[in-house]
Formats: sequence, C-alpha cells, structure tokens
Amino acid sequence: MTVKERVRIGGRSARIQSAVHDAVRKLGALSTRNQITVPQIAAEAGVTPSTIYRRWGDLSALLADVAVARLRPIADPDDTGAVETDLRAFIEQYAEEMSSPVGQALMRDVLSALKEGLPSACAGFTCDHLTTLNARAKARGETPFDIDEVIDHVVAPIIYRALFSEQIPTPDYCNRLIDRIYLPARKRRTAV
Amino acid sequence: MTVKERVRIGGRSARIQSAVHDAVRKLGALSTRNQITVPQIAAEAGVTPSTIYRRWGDLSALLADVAVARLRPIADPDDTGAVETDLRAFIEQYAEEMSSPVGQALMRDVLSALKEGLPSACAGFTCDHLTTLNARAKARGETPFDIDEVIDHVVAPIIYRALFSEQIPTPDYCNRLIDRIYLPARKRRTAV
DNA sequence: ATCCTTAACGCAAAATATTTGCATTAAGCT
DNA sequence: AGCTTAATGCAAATATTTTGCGTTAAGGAT
Repeated sequence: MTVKERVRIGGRSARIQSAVHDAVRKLGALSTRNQITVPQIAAEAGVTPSTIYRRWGDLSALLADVAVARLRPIADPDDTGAVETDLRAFIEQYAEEMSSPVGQALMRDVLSALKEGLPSACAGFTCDHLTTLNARAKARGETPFDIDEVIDHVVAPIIYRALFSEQIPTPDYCNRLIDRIYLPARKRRTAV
Repeated sequence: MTVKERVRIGGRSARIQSAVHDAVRKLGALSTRNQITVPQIAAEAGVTPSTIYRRWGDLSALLADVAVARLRPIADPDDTGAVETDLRAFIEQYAEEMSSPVGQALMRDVLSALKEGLPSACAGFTCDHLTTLNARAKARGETPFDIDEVIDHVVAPIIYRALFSEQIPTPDYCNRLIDRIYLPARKRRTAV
C-alpha cells in the first residue's frame, strides 16, 4: 500500500494534457485574444468539455497553466563570457519577450488565475536564470551581482512598464537600468 | 441637433451604476474572492443580469471598472512639510494598500480585463500623486525628485513583489528603496 | 411646462456554457 | 494476468450569457 503517486502521469492522461495545451496555444495565437471558450478548446483538442472542467476547474486556470508552461525556461541564458554582458544579453531578451503582446498576455493569464503560487513560480524562473548567471560568474572567478537588486531595479521596472504602460522598454533603457547596478561599484572603486 | 452628449449621465443610469458597484464591493468583500457571478451581483443590486451584460460586457470588465474606481484617488497625499518625508509617507501607505489582499485583488481585476488603457490609467493615478508632491516641493523652493526614477525604482519593485511574490514590503524595505533616490545625491554633494 | 427622440432598462425566450451522475477506459501496481 | 481506482466520455441537469422586443425615462427642443 504505497501512497507515493496519487496522480497519473503517463499515457492517455499525458496525451490529453498535451492536446489541450496545443489547442489553447493554437486558438490563442489566432483570434486575437478574445472570446476563447472551453468548448472551443475541447473541440480543437478532440476532448469532451467536462474533461477540461474536471482537470483544470475553469478557463482561467487552464490559461494560467498553459501560460506558466510557456514561461518555464527551456534553456539556460546565453554564455557571453562575462557576467555583465551575460546579464545585459539576458535582460534584453527577457524585456523583449515580456513586453511583446504574447508575453503580456501570458503574464495576465498567470495573474488572473485564482490559484495561489503561480505568479511566484514565474518569478522563480527569472530568479533561477539570474542564479545561473551568478554561478557562471563564480566559476570564472568574477564577482557575482546581487540578485535581489537586479530583480528590484532591473526586472521590476521592465515588468511594471509592460503591465501598466503601453511603452515597450528599448535595449537602451534596459542597459541604463543595468548601469545602475554596475556603475556605482565602479565609481566607488575608481574614486576611493 | 447637438452632438455633444451621446451617453446618459444622470438619474436612473447613475443610480444603477452605483447600485451595481456597491453590490460588487459588498459581494467581493465577503465570499473570499471566489465564485462571484453576474446573476449574483444583479440580484444584490436589484437589477436584471442583462442590464449588466449590456453595460459592461462581461464580469471581468465590470470587476475592472469597479477596481479602477476604487483605485482612483479621493484625496491628495499627506503634507508633511518636506518632499522627502512626503514621499516616504506616501510610498509607505501606497505599499501597504497595494500589498494587502484587497489591493492585490484590485490590481488583478484591472489587469485581467481585456479593455485597453485601464492599467495605464491606474499607473497614471500614481504618477499624479507624485506630481502633486513635486508641485508642493517647487512651491516650497525644494528641489523635486525625478518621477520616472521613483516609478522605476520605488513603485515598480513594490508592485512586482506584491504581484509575483508572497512577501509584503515592510516600511523598512520601502525606505531603503527611497534611500537609493536620495542617498546618491547627498553622497555626491558631500564627496565633491 | 409639454413633446420628441432615443439611450438604457426589464422581461422572457433562446443559445451557450458549466456542473454532475454514471458507465467505461486504462494507469500503475501487485 | 489481475486488481484497484484515477481519469475520461456521454448525456442530463443546471447555470450563464445572449438576444428580440416592448417599456421607461434622460436630455434636448418646441
């Protein structure tokens, strides 16, 4: 009587999950973000609506589940050879993704769900990437940056602008944000 | 044949809008943020559901409308006599409001709506308050702060944490964020 | 003050979406 | 291979959203 796995992972269950996710992505791509319904998704995925309701609860929970899966990183950020350029390259790509219409919609889907923990999971993805960059830095003998500082003063402004204003952050803007992380240290070092 | 006002403002229309808003606030307060429906709101407000659908479109649009109305400032921030303390007092209260369960729910309601412009309107409220503080500063002969800098490095981190992490920003944390606005200028002045 | 136009509403039927009971399928384990 | 039961399909029941149409009442004009 093992009480280990109480949820089914393989076979049909996984096939349905994949089909439903694919259907959401396909329907979300066209039909510019309006009027997507559970019966529509079910038909596209070749599944009964009741299956979706039982597994995900409601539309917003399903959209959030798909959004988190799409926001989950599939690869480590590029290795440019040095921490600072690693960080600049990562942030530039991150800002572009999150400010795009798709990225904005994914964030809204995650935030709209009543499920607790999904938004913090997404923040965790970003934190993981920054930790990876720092691990590389340490392996190279470089001094790592302060992750919380980058989140507060580089990531947060980018996300705030993406969510609450219409303007997209330019690469130049991103670099100015990162300057605030690196320039003070340099000034202090050269001044003292 | 005047084409001035094409939307009705007074009388019954206003009464219904008020009753519906009140119903949303009342139902939103209890029933901890789950399972609130349009028919429920209609019954509480003493209106037909079809009225709500025709006026607001769907539930998320109604919730967003109510949320923006609640986020709209009703009074100017407190006047403490000096810009820096004005800013610290305002930010502390702002952080507390936005990080509270109610504040988080209001932000999610605004972001969840498909209506364009509502999130930027809310960002505008914050900007207006900061502009008010700066106007006071100028009237006093003080040097105003950089509004964009405060939004990027004080407001944005607070909102990012409220939305994407579970931790609430302490007053101490808020003050450290504001220190980054004021301390560099002081150091530069005293150093050079 | 009264009339006119029409935006906004109420009502009820229709269309659509969601929930639920029950039979069936197939994972995961022994 | 057999057993247990989570997960699904189907269809009925329930709830919701949409829509047509008659009625009410703002806002303006006479």
